[in-house]
Amino acid sequence: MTGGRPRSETSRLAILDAARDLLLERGYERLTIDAIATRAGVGRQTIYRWWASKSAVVADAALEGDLAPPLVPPPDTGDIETDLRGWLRAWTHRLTTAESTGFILALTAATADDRAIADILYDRFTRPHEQLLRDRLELARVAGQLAPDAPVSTIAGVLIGSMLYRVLSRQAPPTADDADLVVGLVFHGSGNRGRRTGI
Amino acid sequence: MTGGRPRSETSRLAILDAARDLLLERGYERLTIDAIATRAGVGRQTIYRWWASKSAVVADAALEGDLAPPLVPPPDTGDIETDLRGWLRAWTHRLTTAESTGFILALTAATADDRAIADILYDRFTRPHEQLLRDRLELARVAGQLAPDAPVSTIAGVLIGSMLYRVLSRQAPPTADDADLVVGLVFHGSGNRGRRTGI
Amino acid sequence: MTGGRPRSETSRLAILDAARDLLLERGYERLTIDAIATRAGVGRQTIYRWWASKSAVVADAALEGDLAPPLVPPPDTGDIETDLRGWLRAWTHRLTTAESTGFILALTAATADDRAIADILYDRFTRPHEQLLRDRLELARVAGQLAPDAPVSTIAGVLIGSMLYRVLSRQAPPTADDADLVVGLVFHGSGNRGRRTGI
Amino acid sequence: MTGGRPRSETSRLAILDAARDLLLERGYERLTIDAIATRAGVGRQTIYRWWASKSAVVADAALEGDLAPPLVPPPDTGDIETDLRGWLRAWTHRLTTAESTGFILALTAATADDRAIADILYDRFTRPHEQLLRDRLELARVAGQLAPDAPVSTIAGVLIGSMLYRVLSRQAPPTADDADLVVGLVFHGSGNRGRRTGI
DNA sequence: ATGTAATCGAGACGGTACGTCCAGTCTTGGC
DNA sequence: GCCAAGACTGGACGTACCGTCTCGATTACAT
Repeated sequence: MTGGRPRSETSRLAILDAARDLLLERGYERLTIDAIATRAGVGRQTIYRWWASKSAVVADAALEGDLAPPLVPPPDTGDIETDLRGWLRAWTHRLTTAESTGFILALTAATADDRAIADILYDRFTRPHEQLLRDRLELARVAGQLAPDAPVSTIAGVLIGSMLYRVLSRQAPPTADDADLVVGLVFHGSGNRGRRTGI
Repeated sequence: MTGGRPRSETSRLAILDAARDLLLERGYERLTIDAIATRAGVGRQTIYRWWASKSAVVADAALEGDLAPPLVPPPDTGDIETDLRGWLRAWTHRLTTAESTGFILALTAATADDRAIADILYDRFTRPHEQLLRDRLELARVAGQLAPDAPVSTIAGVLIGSMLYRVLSRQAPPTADDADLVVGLVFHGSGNRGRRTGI
Repeated sequence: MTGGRPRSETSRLAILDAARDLLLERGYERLTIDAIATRAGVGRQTIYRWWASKSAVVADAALEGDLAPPLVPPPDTGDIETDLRGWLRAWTHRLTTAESTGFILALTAATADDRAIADILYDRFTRPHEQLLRDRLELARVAGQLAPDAPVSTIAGVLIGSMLYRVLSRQAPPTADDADLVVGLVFHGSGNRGRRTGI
Repeated sequence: MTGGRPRSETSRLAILDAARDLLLERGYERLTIDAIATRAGVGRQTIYRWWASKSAVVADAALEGDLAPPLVPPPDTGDIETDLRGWLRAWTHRLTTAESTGFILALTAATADDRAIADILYDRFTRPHEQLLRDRLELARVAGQLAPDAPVSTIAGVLIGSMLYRVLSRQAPPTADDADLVVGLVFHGSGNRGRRTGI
């Protein structure tokens, strides 16, 4: 026999919605399963039936809700620096809304709490953006706009990591200028060799 | 009034020790005031008397226990790139021990939980290292080893943020090679224009 | 309309059997519909379709399972006291097996829980035995072995109630001697007047 | 060290009061620890700290609340039958109030649920009344008002058990007439010997 | 033979209560 | 006045069952 009432899609969505809303309202630490169930109009057991922990619900809510910044590939105008500058400015701008900041802080708490959640979130939330950057950078490298041995992965990680670090430290959030500076840095460096040559 | 029994330094230290040990054993999420009090052989009230919240105890424990990586200024051999390469390698190495990783994850959770704690931790734990970097970079800039308009603060943030990002994402932890690559990047960039022009 | 699948007798019996077994194993308080359904290999709804409550299932299980002591009429040898003495000894003996004791305790809990169940159980379980006693006593009264105004119903109630009280109090269970004493008491009383007068 | 806040007598009494009230309102089966705690204005843990189970709270509530019929010794006018008749009438009358009936049903459910509770309740609630009866009966026996070999304990048990049985069966509750009949029965019996002698 | 209708096992649903854990507060006696 | 101890109210935890509600799969009777 394979009988049994099928899982309610309505409840599933209500739970993820409630989790997302409460996450933004209260933060990860003060989010409770009780509150999610109540807000979703759902029995607590229905949450425990399908998710193993608070962090698992949060991860799912992050992936299915519209919390993640949309995956926008960097443009390809032929000028890699301009393309990335524009992309990182936009990406940074999206991170620094109050909503996104709260969301990132919450997800980072979930990540610290549970290794498996960390993997899911990285795989589905952070890595795709890094991959887009890598792809664009690889194109540029092949096109000769980057040094042939340019460390494409490292560059992508530096661009994203630097901005996220500014958000997570909860000090001055990163601005468009910061994005420009970092892009300039990874393309041109800060050494004085070039100028010396110029003399 | 000045009378009364003075605060017990023994208890204070026992609390911070217990907090630090439990933080590393269980992580921030599963750390309880009860457990700290019991392990420290202390009444719960003694904790509440002196700290406002779990995150406050954790912040203090982080600062007073030997959890923070020691503040080691970058050497000044005259060669800024070599100096920073060595410094960032060592700093990265210290971050990637099991103990430090657990500690950083726990502190990040505390940071996500409470803005005030975030400020304290940043001020007392992360910023001093950034400041050391900034100071060394400024010396190099003045000495003409960096471009006159090199964004010293941004460079320091990129170096530290890139490495911390790798730890917080709980994917591949940063290695000495990663440190080298990032240092290379911020000094030389990855663009091909300079070389072409140089020919 | 007469269509539709007929009620499954197999399931009905499996439910009553499971209820009876679990009742004896766990007692009324710790008996659950879930456990009955699982043990009977039956959907929970099949129980709710045919019984209104836990106590209703228990009552049915009591009546259809072989839990009730068999209805054995007192013999009629012409000597009412000997007949009742034997009957009450046997009845008491049956009550004091571990199985019967558990059963009576469980039914009493069901009785305390639900007035309707109390009525059913009294009507179908206790009263028939009382009725047998009343009938035998009435025969004896008419035959002149009892006082013409002997309170036949009261006597039956006293015989049964005294023994059940001993079971329900869960202290020393009633013995054959107790049965004898009670029978002696209701026939001869304990006053000294009669003997004195008789001299 | 012997420190620690002492147990709150206020809370203890509030719990027992609430348990008693709810017991009478809802019956044992539908009584919950949650409801007791809420009504008593007490944390649930405070109940679990001091009592092991619902039945234990109920037993305590029974003993400390004014639920138990007061212990009134039978008078000693020299006429044992009259004395007991009056006593049993009064005792029966007290049992048959709505409050007492609910209380007895609830206690019986608790008794069926837990052997230890059964012992406590019998020892502290039922036995004292039986003991009063036994004492009075023993006086009468020594005074020659009962047969020298009258089974004093059995008589006490019969008087009490017969009346309680009527309450527990939830059919016709016992009346003053019933009390009279039972007292008459245990003193004079129902046999026809006496009358035969009279012929 | 083919609906039509009520049953069946299974199992998810919204809930209630459980008994435990911990938070943060309060109240002792002892130092 | 601080301290260890430990009881207090409150509230979330994760589990067990409640009684209800679908499912797909029987299983009868009436066409």
